Amino acid sequence: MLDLASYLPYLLNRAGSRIAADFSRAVKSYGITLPVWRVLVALHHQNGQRVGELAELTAIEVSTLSRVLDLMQRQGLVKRHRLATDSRSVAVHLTVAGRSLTRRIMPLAQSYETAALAGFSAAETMTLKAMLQRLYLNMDRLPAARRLRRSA
Amino acid sequence: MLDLASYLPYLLNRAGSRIAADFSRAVKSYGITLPVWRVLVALHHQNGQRVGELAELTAIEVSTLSRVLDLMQRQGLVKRHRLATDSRSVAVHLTVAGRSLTRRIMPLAQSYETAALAGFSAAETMTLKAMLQRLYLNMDRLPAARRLRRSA
DNA sequence: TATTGTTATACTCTATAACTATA
DNA sequence: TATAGTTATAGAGTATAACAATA
Repeated sequence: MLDLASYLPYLLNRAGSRIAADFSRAVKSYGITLPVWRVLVALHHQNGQRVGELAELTAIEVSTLSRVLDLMQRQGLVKRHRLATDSRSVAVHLTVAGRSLTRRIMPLAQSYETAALAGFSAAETMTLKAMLQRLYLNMDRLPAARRLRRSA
Repeated sequence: MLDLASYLPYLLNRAGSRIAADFSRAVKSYGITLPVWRVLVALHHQNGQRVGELAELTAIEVSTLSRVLDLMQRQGLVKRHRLATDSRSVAVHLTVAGRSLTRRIMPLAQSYETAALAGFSAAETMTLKAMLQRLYLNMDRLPAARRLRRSA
């Protein structure tokens, strides 16, 4: 019938929004919001990404992201440059301050991951992460799946 | 250092928000939003829950939920009654129309779960769901964990 | 014509706090 | 005094579409 206690989207949303809400409160003391943190981590992972790539990686809407980047630029965390090879595209780079802030917050982020995974063996942790990856990739097979501008 | 590709909150958010965004678009054709759907499922699971319990179960803020319920009431999906035993509390019940709509949407919801879990064995599916449950419960151990009104 | 990003709009969600009414 | 829910407000986020610049 659809049992809530074993309904995947419910379990996923509940765990995800719980971690997000708690961590969001935590990063506030660093003067940033959760979306800003997501952009910082994404850029730390790979600097100089284009806005569209960043939107994909952070799961933030492009139009929202554009204004998040405005804010981050005002805060001196990132810089934007149009690409020489295709000047429609804009590459986003961490500033020194942005990289430094990201590194300062990382231990906190790690501690949240560790707390969330309390009682998980290394093997279980790997299994869980691999499964979340598979879930995400499966979503592309959905008939209703429609990336924002690509096939709309 | 914190590798994005294996950072749990990232993987969780990415999978969760992807399913949520896709399903949100899908339920729109039934005239409802994702939060409304979450309330419907939660009430179908257990009818007559109090507003606070619903907020917990749906991961929707109490103040947001209050207005979502206003909308649902106008749409004729739910009814609210103060409890006889404690008239501070409000119990929320599905109407016949609410229950009927929920049942009509359920096959679609199931199909999303099935698509997300494509390639997962029954055992893997059970493992994943159990792990998401453990994750959620672990969050209560966080030092920063603070349920909204309880210990703030 | 299609694509990338920005901007505009209206709506929704969140966070906080004030408020009402109960307990 | 504390609790349950509603209401108010400001600040973010989302969805859509229009727009400018470029390809």
